Amino acid sequence: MDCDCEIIHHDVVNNVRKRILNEKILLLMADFYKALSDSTRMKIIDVLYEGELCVCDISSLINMTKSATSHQLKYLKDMNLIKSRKQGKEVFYSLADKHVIQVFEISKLHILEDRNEKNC
Amino acid sequence: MDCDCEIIHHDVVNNVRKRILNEKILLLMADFYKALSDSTRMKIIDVLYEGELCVCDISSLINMTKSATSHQLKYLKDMNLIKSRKQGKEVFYSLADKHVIQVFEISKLHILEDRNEKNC
DNA sequence: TTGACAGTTGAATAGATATTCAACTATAAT
DNA sequence: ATTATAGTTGAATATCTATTCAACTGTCAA
Repeated sequence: MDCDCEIIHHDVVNNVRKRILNEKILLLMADFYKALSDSTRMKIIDVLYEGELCVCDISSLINMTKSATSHQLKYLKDMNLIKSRKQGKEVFYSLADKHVIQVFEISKLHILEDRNEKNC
Repeated sequence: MDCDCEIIHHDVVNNVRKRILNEKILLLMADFYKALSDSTRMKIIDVLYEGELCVCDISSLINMTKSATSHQLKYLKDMNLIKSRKQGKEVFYSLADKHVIQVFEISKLHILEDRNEKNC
């Protein structure tokens, strides 16, 4: 697990080391992305983009079983990316905050520009 | 893999279905996040934040072996998140485009605001 | 041309994770 | 009360993936 080589450019490395982010923060950031790194969860974010939906509607839209959908909804909720509201037998899910939307938009741009550059 | 329940709110679902993103795009977006969803790769993005670095310097900064670092650098390069430049024996890596920086900043805000709300 | 160093690579392994399945709770309707 | 429906949950499994290891390439210097 330890580094197996020597630092080559000491001055550059020392400068970088000064402003490196806290390891715990970087871990939480990676976890934030992990929540978005699965296509099922990405589809869920997409269908919730303009408003709340119940579990059955989400399942139908993304074409997954209720169980699989519910597992991923729990994951997204635990990660604070979506929130829920219970009404009778149904549970409505919606996006939690503006960061989710912002990040979604940027990654969409990233993908689309990439495809344009490659003409595909 | 198929949905095991009925659509409950047909009008809402039909509206959502009209503007759902292409499945292929959503998959590519998820892959973009997957590239950022690992703490080692997140550390690499972090150390490259202000400029290019060679593999040994990166390895030292993130405290991983050259081999493990190189594998992850290849992953990030294949995903178009970083680019490389060879000079003599050394290979210098740097961030590929503004989207990486933008997304990095937003997720950092997301994590920091979250921590503030919970006082931790 | 030999040795040393920077970096890459493929296979193997150990650990993580998405989906399935079956059983479960909670609410509403008859 | 009973039944049906919406949703949740835990365990199991099959797949994926990060790191290690050893062998490799390419470049420079002596």
